[in-house]
Amino acid sequence: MAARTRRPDRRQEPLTRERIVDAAVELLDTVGEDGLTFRALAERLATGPGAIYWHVAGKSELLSAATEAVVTAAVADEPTEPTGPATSPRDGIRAVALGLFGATERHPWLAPQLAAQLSRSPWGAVAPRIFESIGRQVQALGVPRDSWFTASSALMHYILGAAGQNAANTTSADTFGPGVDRARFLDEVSTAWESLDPDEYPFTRAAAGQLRGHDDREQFLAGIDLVLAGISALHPPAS
Amino acid sequence: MAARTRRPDRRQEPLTRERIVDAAVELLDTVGEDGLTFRALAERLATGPGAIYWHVAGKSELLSAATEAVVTAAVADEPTEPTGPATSPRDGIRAVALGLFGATERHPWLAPQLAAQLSRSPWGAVAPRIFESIGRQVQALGVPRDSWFTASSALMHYILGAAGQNAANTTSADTFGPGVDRARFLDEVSTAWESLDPDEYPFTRAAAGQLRGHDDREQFLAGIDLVLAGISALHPPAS
DNA sequence: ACCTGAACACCGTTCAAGT
DNA sequence: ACCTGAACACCGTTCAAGT
Repeated sequence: MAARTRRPDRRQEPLTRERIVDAAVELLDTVGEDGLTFRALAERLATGPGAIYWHVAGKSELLSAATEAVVTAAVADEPTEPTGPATSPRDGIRAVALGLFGATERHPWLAPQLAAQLSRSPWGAVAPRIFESIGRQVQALGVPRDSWFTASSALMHYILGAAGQNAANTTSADTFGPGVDRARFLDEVSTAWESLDPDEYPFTRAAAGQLRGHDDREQFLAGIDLVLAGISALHPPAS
Repeated sequence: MAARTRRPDRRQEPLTRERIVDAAVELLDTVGEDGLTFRALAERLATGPGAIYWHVAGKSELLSAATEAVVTAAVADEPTEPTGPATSPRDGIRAVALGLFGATERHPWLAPQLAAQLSRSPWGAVAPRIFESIGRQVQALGVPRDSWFTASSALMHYILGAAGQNAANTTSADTFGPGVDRARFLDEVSTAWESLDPDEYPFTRAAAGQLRGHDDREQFLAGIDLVLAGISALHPPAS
């Protein structure tokens, strides 16, 4: 066949932990978690499966590293020093939240991996990264010091939970076929909810209509505002 | 060896999807996700690996079924019709929340599985189960109809996020050795946070002290109260 | 020090054969 | 209709051998 179809030989520069992790993220994005294989990864890096083990301990470490890399990039996207005059702490929190939300959208494998890692080691390397970027905004908001932990945790947990459910939205829509868009998809879910058992699901049936035409991002931000309102109600800035 | 050590032959009653799922949950609880194997499962059920495929389509369906079974049990534990006079909607929400929180504590594999399933099909079978039990309490709280979806979603997402991080707390503590209890473990994490890079983690370092001696369940409920306060602030009952 | 690639143990899944 | 268990394809990981 044409030599053109062949992947260019990327093996100029030497194998590196960073290059391995980058390739792993690419593979996760394109072929999913099941597609991330040491053999596939090795092929992509123009090397053998065994070579990878010189740089990473094993698959679970590789997944951890990929997760941390993506999270770090997501929270680092937010400007630490806001330059524009319009950047209030509230907007800062929204920016951090949307940064993570967007990352889970771009990387459908992220949310489950994050959950797996947080439950394996709840205070490992990735939690402080998220906690820190949220916490700075909480601090800027004027929340009293005693409530920093509670307020930041609540925000972080809401964000992780919401991002988790909205993660693979595009993928889910795709299962309905390429031509079917998000609105159509939500419409179908809404209809499905409306035909649930009236005895078992009275509330869900009644709320199903609000799913129709709702915007994920808007809904996500509405939840952020809810938590923020709770924070100012229960932990108002000390004057 | 002694015949006593052998597992009693459980193969009186026929193989059933329910028995398979129950055995899967047991296996997940005792040996973890990696330990759940069709061969191990078959042995426990005194049958061959192939037999299981007559009742479940494959491993991912098995995991989904196990997750749904545990979630259903967790939210069903809450009395739908409160009998005691002290049971306010707020207490009802706390009860539902603690039910899920407890389930993730008893089943360390639950939170990652839940995340995986929700991100694969965000509005699948398991989401309405949780949504319904939370939503009923939201409704009882007097939240106006237009805000049902927003309020219930926010609560659900907070609960899922928080439960996810607190899931394997006991397990994590165990990695420090059987004699080391939770307080000691949190103390170590707190110390670790305090020695993070001052430039990268100023907030986390400052908040680390609040981790010491904090109670997971208390912290979890404090977050619930935060969201509830936000709900009453932004979506007060229509009088 | 870093890479190669064959080999090992194990797993999900299938399927012809049984009852 | 339901179960059996050998067989297949594939995967994570190891390791003697190379450079």
